[in-house]
Amino acid sequence: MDREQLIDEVLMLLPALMRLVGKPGPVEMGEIARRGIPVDAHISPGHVQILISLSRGPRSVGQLAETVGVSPPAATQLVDKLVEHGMVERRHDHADRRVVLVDYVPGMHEVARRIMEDRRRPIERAINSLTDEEARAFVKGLKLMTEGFGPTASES
Amino acid sequence: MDREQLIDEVLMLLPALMRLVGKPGPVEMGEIARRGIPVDAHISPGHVQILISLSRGPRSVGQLAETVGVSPPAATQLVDKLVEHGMVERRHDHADRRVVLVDYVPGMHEVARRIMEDRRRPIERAINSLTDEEARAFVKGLKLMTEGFGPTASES
DNA sequence: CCATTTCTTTAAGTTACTTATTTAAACGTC
DNA sequence: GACGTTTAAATAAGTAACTTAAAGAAATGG
Repeated sequence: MDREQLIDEVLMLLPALMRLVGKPGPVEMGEIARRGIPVDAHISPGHVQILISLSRGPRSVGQLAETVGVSPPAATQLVDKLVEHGMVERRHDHADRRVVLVDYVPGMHEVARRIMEDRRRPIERAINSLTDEEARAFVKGLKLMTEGFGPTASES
Repeated sequence: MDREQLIDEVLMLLPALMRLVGKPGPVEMGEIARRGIPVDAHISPGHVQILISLSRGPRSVGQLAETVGVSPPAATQLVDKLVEHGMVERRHDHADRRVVLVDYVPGMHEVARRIMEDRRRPIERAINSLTDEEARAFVKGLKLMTEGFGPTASES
């Protein structure tokens, strides 16, 4: 059965994808250096998620945690690193001082955009190698699979 | 452009998939316990890769490292854990005593098969929700993307 | 015999999370 | 207003899954 083979292929492919997806490429490292961010800065997929969320406006740490799908301390850590790299800053919400709002440091939008572009490139290439139908099926399958690994997917 | 949206969707989806893909479901934990493997055993996607490779016969640690795509010490660790859980064992190759061959502990094939089945389930469900065309496109896209994140994919 | 290479493991370190706990702020009830 | 409870973020402590460097043993070739 062809499907059996496809399933086995995905099973072997997933860990490999996971290992590769977090590594920056040389183009990206060069770009980061040119923009004055420390050369050893590591922008992980989790960081990219944060940057994307913030491109829509300031967010509290709790909101970021929820959007990204991690615990609040994990969100704190992700933000810590971006603050360290001078890309984002924290400030308190006047309306409720418990809340920490995270926003881009002025002038860093463009840097973040470049970083996001670089991280998109392999995805872009993959999708641009597919027909419209194929691309939609690819993303559909990816969504279905992600949902399938999620907590609501278990059956008794 | 529809493709832009698809690309952005994948960019946000990947970290979420990565976080979810390593977590065992409750069915799997129950099965593991029933088979006499410690209840806290965590069988990661990397372990699954090892189990799949070994289902084709004994392998040296170096071969496993290569097949799975990790460093030799990482393969050592993966094997360590499976040995700990009583699923595989090490023995030296008579022809070259430097080489450590890894093989299933007698009677553990079936346990491993069950574990692999459980790990396959979300993938199976996703693929079975797609038409034949869609399923092929999904795996094609996944492969292309994985290659795109790999070391040979960078361009000057 | 000896220098070099190969194979695996150990050692040391990093990253990306998690849960538990702490601190400060806000809320609701009396 | 006082006080108990809840909320938000950060800190503390720990785990898993890697990496590179180095060590130890075995094999190879001159």
